[in-house]
Amino acid sequence: MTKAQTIRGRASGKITLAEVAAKAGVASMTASRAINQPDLVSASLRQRVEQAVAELGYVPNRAARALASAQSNVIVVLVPSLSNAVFTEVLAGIQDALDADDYQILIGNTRYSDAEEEKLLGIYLQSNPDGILLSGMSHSPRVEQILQASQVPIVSMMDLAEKGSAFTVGFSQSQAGYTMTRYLLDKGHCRIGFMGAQLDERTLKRAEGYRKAMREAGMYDSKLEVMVGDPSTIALGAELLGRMLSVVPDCDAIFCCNDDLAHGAIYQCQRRGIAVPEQIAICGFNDLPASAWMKPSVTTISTPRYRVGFEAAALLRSIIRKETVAQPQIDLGFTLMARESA
Amino acid sequence: MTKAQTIRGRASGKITLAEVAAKAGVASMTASRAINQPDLVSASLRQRVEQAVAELGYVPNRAARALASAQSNVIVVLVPSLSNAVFTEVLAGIQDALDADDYQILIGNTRYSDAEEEKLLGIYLQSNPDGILLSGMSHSPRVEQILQASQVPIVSMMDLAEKGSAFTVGFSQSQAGYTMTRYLLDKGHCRIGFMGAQLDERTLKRAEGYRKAMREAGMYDSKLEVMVGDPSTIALGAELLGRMLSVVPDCDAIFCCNDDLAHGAIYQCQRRGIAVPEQIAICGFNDLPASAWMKPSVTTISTPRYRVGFEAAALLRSIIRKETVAQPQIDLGFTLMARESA
DNA sequence: CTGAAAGCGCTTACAG
DNA sequence: CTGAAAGCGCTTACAG
Repeated sequence: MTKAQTIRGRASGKITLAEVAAKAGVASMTASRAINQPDLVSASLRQRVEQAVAELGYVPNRAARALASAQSNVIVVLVPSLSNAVFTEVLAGIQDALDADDYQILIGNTRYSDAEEEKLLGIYLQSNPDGILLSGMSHSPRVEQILQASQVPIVSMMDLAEKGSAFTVGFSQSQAGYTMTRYLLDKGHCRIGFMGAQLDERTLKRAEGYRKAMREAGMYDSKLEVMVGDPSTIALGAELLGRMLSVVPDCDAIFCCNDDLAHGAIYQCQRRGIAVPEQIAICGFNDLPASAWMKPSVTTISTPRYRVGFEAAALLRSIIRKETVAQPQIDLGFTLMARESA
Repeated sequence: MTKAQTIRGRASGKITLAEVAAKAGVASMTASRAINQPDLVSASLRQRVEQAVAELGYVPNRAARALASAQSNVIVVLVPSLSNAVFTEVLAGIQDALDADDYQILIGNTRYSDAEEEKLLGIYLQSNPDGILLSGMSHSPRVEQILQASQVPIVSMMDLAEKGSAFTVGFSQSQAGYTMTRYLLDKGHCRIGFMGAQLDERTLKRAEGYRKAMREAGMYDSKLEVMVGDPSTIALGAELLGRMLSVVPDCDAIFCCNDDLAHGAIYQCQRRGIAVPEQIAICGFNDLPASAWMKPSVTTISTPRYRVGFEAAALLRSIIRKETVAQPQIDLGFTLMARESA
């Protein structure tokens, strides 16, 4: 019962499988089997090993396992933001989908930066991941090349591939932008502004949909677009409302590229005594919780972000397991929520 | 120039250090040094290795390195939620603090569950992390025991240790609860309700502070406490406002345990035609962005969550590097933001 | 159902 | 400044 604390050269000092095996009176590889494939081992042996594991407080060394098996059981997820509720819900979906599996999920925050995406990928690829979940379709050439060279299965989230065999789970951002703009046009608005921030690919796609609808209606006017690269915040929405109204005072509706901006714009209207939607209609995108509760409640596009994460993770798992997948592209759609603000 | 695609037994098929070394005409360990400790190697040799790395597209195998060096360069972060803006900002602080280092950050979402925390810890400990960043001070006995056995350095975030040598970075949750309640008392409110959800340890500590202040003022009444275990949402805040008013119709102020609840309560008041703060004062906790912009703007406690993450990560790094740390407990304080709603 | 041997891809002492 | 050898803690074929 004396703890043999012999310093064994470069050993980590942690309990190893070999020690568990010794205690259970079996070979290491048998102990390994008892732990990882208990069905292939006799009951009594399994029990002896389990007891040794418990008594010794054995914790498997994941690095050793990964090295020996050439399998990391790691899945990398890259999102552009962790402060954006949209992506935290995507993550929740991913975690739920993979909950029963033994995957270790590596979450990387690219902060909407190509350089950061490249850096994170370089680091995470060192872990030899089984699969990668990416946000968006468009990446820097360097990232595309790294990805290509890595041979790791990839599923892209949040939009739809226009064509090809790439795996994607999401919905059409440009369609959604078009739908919202058509809604405003149908309500009789003529001078519909578009307010965009961050200018990531999703915002740009929504703007495309907006332009298409405006052009079709013969209402397009580039002055109606207020676009800035800053991160989307309530404060920015408030500021951009002012900018929009000073550029196009006759603006009678604003399509904000997301709810944060829309909330800020509405609060600003309240401060300035501008009636929403009577004097100006304002709508957003994503349907964050506050949109249903605010006064006025906010017309917006409800997006299936939790399901995007869930389905993308499920698809990736199928690919990793080399199961046949029904379709490489999964369109989860979106829903226009018509409320008080527009 | 022909690719030797010989199947080499159990090899992973990836480029190895040995291949880089061969191409550069050096020994593997010299190639290793050229990559990891370039200063210890001659310029020409370094250049040859760098070129071989580039030409071959070599990606180091992290598992092999971890196994050989008994060092993972992994830091585990456990937060109770990823949908709560408070913790995503803590994460942002952590990432920024560790940005220059080569740490791989493993983010675990315990979902406010002890069982989940235990499970995640079990999995993450297999990666032999250099350090762990934990949310809160209170954990299940099993978790405490696992942590103890692991010998891994730990820093706890979001609150302050009452005593002892545990490393903590945060602010006093109970103090903050006390301060907010005192503020309402000083404003002349007598029937101050406390609205709590989730009932995690931070909410409970804030409630303690509330009770202390109420008792000191001789105003305590258990009927004024509405506490539910559900997750905090705007919708729940709206619902709990109704519950509060039906139990204590003479309630003249409500201290919500967080801003989500406060926002919901205020929206509900607007729907019911109850004037805030004239008929009832409402305040929150955390100072989320919307609180400054809503109408009425929301009185709340501003919490240094980004800095909590940043300082906790910096402290952990110091501990890992065995640097002497000035103090094990870092109090980052909080600020009462007096606004329109209370 | 169980095991002896080899090997995964690195890094660590230790030499020279 | 550079290198031959051993070893980190597992798992994979392959036997029996």
